[in-house]
Amino acid sequence: MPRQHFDSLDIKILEMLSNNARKPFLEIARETHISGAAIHQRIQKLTSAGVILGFRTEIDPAAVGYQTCAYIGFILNDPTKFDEVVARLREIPEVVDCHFTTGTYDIFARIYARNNAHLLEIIHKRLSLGLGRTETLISFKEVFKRPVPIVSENLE
Amino acid sequence: MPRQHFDSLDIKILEMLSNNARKPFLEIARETHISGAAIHQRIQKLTSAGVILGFRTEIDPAAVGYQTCAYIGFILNDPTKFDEVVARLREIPEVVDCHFTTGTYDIFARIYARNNAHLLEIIHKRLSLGLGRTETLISFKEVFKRPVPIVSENLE
DNA sequence: CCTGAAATTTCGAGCCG
DNA sequence: CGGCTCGAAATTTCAGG
Repeated sequence: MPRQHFDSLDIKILEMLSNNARKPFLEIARETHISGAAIHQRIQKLTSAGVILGFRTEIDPAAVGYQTCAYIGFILNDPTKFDEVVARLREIPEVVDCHFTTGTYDIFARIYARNNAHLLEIIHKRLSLGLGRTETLISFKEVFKRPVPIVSENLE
Repeated sequence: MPRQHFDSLDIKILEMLSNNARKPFLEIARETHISGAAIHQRIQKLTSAGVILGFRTEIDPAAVGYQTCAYIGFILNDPTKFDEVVARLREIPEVVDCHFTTGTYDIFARIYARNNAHLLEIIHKRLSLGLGRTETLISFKEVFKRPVPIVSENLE
């Protein structure tokens, strides 16, 4: 959704919820001197407006059996085949995101696999589409990860 | 954290919570024929074990003023300077993640900026470290994004 | 893993600008 | 009408077993 009319209360709610989706609404209410029900209503509105896309639980991939994380860049032969590649990527549950990009690659995706052999298997058996070629960047380590900052100046 | 001893209840909880961090514990309880308090205890244990890393609210970046998303790959002159680059990246709040990679780049990061001019400003003013060179891939569109699948077979 | 109680979330009704 | 408060029912959280 494009930008909406936010007031400073919306900003505070988004800031507080960003890092902790289960932060008690009454805590937010006390910090903003407003009723818990009003906070609840604001959050519903932000959700139905598409500003809040969802509440996700971040799970350690290694703890659930994914030792390998990789980026895959696609260089397409035929630049009209984006949708075909995306359809194939959607069918592979280990692919967690997919972007259309400019620069070295046309499509750029991220994938989790059980191990390097599993990654290779996915690339060879499920990503050899005959539509172009791929390059793989394996991640040794995710050094940090954090949400986008909520900055009220961005909205003025 | 490395892999733990999960039972099928843990798996179910992680599956259900993954897409909806605010799913009522009592709903999970009813679907698993167990008390709400027991679900609560399991979730606490999964959190303190580092399996659950946190509960995040996913916010549409465009709605809070970020029109540009980009990947930045670093090719370092001196491969021992990883930590120095990471320290600089951490100071830039618009940088949302950072990986050590093998392949074309040594370090690979993702960044959100207000617009292309803002992205260029960050790259020129804050990422010209004299430690190597960078390549930028701009994302036109995030086609999809989803959590890693929780698959019990991965844990056997 | 359960019970039970206090705090919190959720939702409908009503109030006020 | 839109945004808030109040109050009741459902849920979360925590202590104790």
